[in-house]
Amino acid sequence: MTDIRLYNTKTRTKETFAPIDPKNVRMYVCGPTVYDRAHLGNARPVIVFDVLYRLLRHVYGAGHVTYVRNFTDVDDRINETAQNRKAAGAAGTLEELIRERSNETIRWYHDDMDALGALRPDHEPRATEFIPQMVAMIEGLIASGHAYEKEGHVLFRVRSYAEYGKLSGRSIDDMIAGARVEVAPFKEDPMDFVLWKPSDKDLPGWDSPWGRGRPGWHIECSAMSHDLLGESFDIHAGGIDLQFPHHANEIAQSKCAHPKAEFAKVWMHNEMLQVEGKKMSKSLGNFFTVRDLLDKGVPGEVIRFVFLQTHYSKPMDWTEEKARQAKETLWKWRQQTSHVSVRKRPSVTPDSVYAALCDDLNTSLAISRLHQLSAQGDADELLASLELVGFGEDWQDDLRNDMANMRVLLAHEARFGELRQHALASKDFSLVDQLKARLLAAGVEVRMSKGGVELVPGPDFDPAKLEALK
RNA sequence: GGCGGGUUGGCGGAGAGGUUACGCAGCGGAUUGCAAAUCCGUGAAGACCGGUUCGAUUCCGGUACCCGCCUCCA
Repeated sequence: MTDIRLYNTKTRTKETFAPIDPKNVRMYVCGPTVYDRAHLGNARPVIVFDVLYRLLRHVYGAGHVTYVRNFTDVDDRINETAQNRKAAGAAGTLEELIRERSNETIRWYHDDMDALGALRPDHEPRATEFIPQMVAMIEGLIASGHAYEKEGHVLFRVRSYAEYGKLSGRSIDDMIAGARVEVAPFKEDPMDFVLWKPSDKDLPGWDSPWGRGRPGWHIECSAMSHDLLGESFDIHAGGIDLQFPHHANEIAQSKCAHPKAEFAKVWMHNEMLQVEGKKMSKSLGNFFTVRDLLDKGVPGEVIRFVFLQTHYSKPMDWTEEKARQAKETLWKWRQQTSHVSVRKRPSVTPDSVYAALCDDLNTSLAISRLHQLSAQGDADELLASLELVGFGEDWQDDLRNDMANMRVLLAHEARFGELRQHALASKDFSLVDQLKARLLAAGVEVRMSKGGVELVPGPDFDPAKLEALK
């Protein structure tokens, strides 16, 4: 079997992947802060590392991969929504309303990411359910001199960890020279970051040796990954914007808390998303969520396809044109594989697509190889390969659901064929052309030949428009 | 100021030191009542300037432009 090679941000090289324990390959991906709908950029790590998860399951077996992706549900924006709802007269305590908001957002997240064809991780820990582990880790860091308490805050002492910032190639002094760090009187060093901070009386908080408070952002991931995956695990991934400070701080915390362990062996970072050539932002008016696209009628698999067309390490541009092309390509492949019965699906994925994925998740190359399989007319292999990258799993169901529509279409086909036979004799095609135009408008492909006519639903097939033809 | 990513044919987007990427669009043809779909064929590239080399779009150096991070934003 081909080796999997992955670009490791930590070593700045592409390395052959060798799991610590092939019976339990472990990966951790930084998940969302659940304060609102996921925007399109949030979908990129989900899709990219879903492909990695699928690849690892393919190679090591579905039961031998553990994928953890957290939910950060300690956040001021969540609190704010809850407070606003309470002020507007919503029933329940503030704590209940906060929990409700998180639950609601998590539900949305699941709905949206499911629609993109992303498998659910094996564990989706919520920060609020791991507070004791965080407290324990912080206590350990204080005991070993890597952290200190000041005015109800606990801060990590960055000068106590010589390799601080190495992941992103920064030195502490470089960063201070950048001079955009928060200066707080209780910090020994401007780069020291918060592990624990006090909480206002009217905001959620947890009892701790340092008083009632809440955890800093970075300690969450360190505590949860440790609890669910252990001191050392194989892959830690996330967006490149998290490389600093989030991942730098995670490394500092975890390495200092467990000095003998390696923590994450491989660090992977996906590049950012742009929209029509520009950064997605509310001020530019090009900000939208995954749900916005789904509601506009862009299928999740189309979004997935567009994302996978660009290698994860490169900036990716979302455009309408790409979505349009993706839709047509997927439709073509769906048609091409429609006759492949479930039982005949091959279990072994063809080398070409698999090999592309093994080369640092080269999904772009994988897609071009799917095109090749399509051109060769190898429907079995095409479908098997599609499933490896997360497409086509529900296509058979779709086609079954379409049976009712197919019957309607067949009726039209018979009538249309008859009409055309007469037209061929009379040379008057006006009625035929009229009907054809309407069929096309309903998204039906009209195929005519000497043998007769065939009506096939196209990518934009709309049965409702067909009804009007009666 | 520091750190990092990008620049490939009309558009999207890969690999490889020398040989066709691939897809979309275009063009020519087959097919068609006309189309669509399909099939066959085909032109077109690597920001700029140097260097290494028999040979670079691919390696090295520099320049330009775009983007991100250094502000709990994936």
